[in-house]
Amino acid sequence: MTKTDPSDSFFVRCYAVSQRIPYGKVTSYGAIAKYLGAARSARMVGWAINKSLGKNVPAHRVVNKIGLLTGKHHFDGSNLMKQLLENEGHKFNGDQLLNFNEVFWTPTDT
DNA sequence: GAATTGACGTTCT
DNA sequence: AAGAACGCCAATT
Repeated sequence: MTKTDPSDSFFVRCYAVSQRIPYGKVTSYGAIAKYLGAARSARMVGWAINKSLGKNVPAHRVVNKIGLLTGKHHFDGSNLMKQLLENEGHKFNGDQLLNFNEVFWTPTDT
């Protein structure tokens, strides 16, 4: 640590929200950011979740507002993120998540 | 220590 | 309606 312990930072809450995403559901960076109080910047959400990689956070359930797997290349290999989501019953068109509106979930939903 | 980048989204032009 | 610029906080170089 020695530098800005995330134990009280903004992106720690992103972990919590990501872990709250139910199976077969996905959420957007903006939704999380907005849930935190004021859309501080969806960029930070992605950044925080990026740190969540390697933790117990299902980062593959977090996509951009259009359901596009913009962060798939952050995962190991390349299609890992898509594979994980497909494993949950999601459909894809390349990197575009289909039925996005149906599987969309917000922190306030539960 | 300062400048740049980063898994986006909103707003202005 | 489409495109460009801005904003936000933290981390990396």
